[in-house]
Amino acid sequence: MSAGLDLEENKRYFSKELLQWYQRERRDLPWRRSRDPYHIWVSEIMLQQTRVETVIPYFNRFVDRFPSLRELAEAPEEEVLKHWEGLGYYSRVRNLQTAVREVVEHYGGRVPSNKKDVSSLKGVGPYTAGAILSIAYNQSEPAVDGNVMRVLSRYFCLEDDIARSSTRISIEGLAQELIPGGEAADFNQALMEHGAMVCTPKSPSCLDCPVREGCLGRLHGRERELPVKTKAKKPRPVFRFAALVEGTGSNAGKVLVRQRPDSGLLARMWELPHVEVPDAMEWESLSLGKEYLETALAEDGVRILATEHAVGDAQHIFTHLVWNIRVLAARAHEEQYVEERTSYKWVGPEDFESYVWPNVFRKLLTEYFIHNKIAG
DNA sequence: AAAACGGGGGA
DNA sequence: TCCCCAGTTTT
Repeated sequence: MSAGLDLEENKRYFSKELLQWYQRERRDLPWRRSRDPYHIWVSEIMLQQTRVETVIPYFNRFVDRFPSLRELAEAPEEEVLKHWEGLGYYSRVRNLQTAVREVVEHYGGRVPSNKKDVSSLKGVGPYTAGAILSIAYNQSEPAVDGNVMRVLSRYFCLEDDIARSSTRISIEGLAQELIPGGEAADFNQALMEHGAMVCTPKSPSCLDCPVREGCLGRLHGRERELPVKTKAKKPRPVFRFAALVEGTGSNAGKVLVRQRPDSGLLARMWELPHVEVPDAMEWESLSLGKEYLETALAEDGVRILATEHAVGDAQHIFTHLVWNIRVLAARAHEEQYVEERTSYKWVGPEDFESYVWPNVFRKLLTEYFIHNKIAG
């Protein structure tokens, strides 16, 4: 076999060229200016399923307010959540705070530097464990995310379905082999940087690729078909009526809101009271919506009078479902007080910002308080 | 193995 | 529109 086509030699070519490319082209990102394992950790959690450009301002605000692991551990959960508002996947930050408290408690406030301990932390899975160990401690551990699976699938022309966990495990083995001695931190970031900047999901920039000469996917003309990935199912639509209940008397200028349950979707965040209806058909009937809303709130001990006047529609898209929300104007019965123990509260423009809202309700209420109207 | 879990931006 | 993003946890 000619030396130029030897697989092991191709691996060494890939690692060497990619590392050199990274050392020339690396972006100047906030978390790359820090050597603090806690900062690396925060960035990795934020970057899960979230683009770099989105994360940058959140990261800066977060480490500005919680500069060290201990300050995050001691902060009120509400304030931590507030700094995550709008980023999504809110369990990430609850788990992060749980985990830093664990680090203070069991590891003297230092982020563990071995696989077993770091992996045991809440919210730290195989990717994040590898990222912390390699980037913060320069250990030869793979950090395989979507970028890495795409890059290596193309370069080595691997046809395994990257949606399968067995594929991630085998790619971790390959990724580990590729790490040049003593260069885990830069090499792992090089792999991800390459996936983000050059070997992008659609229309990869092969002409600018530092390793194009050894890319087996490209040599086979398969670079646009790889990686193989089974399609996700479409999100399921659900239909809901929400009540915009305006307060009277001492509650004038305020709106009735409620806090979501401690677990599950959007846990402990605030929302307009709303109720799900069986299907799209029911959603067309405003009188049915009025009945549903009044009944549902009455079961929570909150008496309101809804109208058949829709003040706007909103949509909230999750990975697995879509909320279609029709907002009906409503008012409280006379003497409707909200008891302390319930999850309901009156909120005005003054204290709006001290609550944490899913995006859809943040937009709805901002419209209401600032422009005094809601548009679909 | 599959579903739950946000939100936004690029093509 | 569709894809997918520096994924993890729960079922």
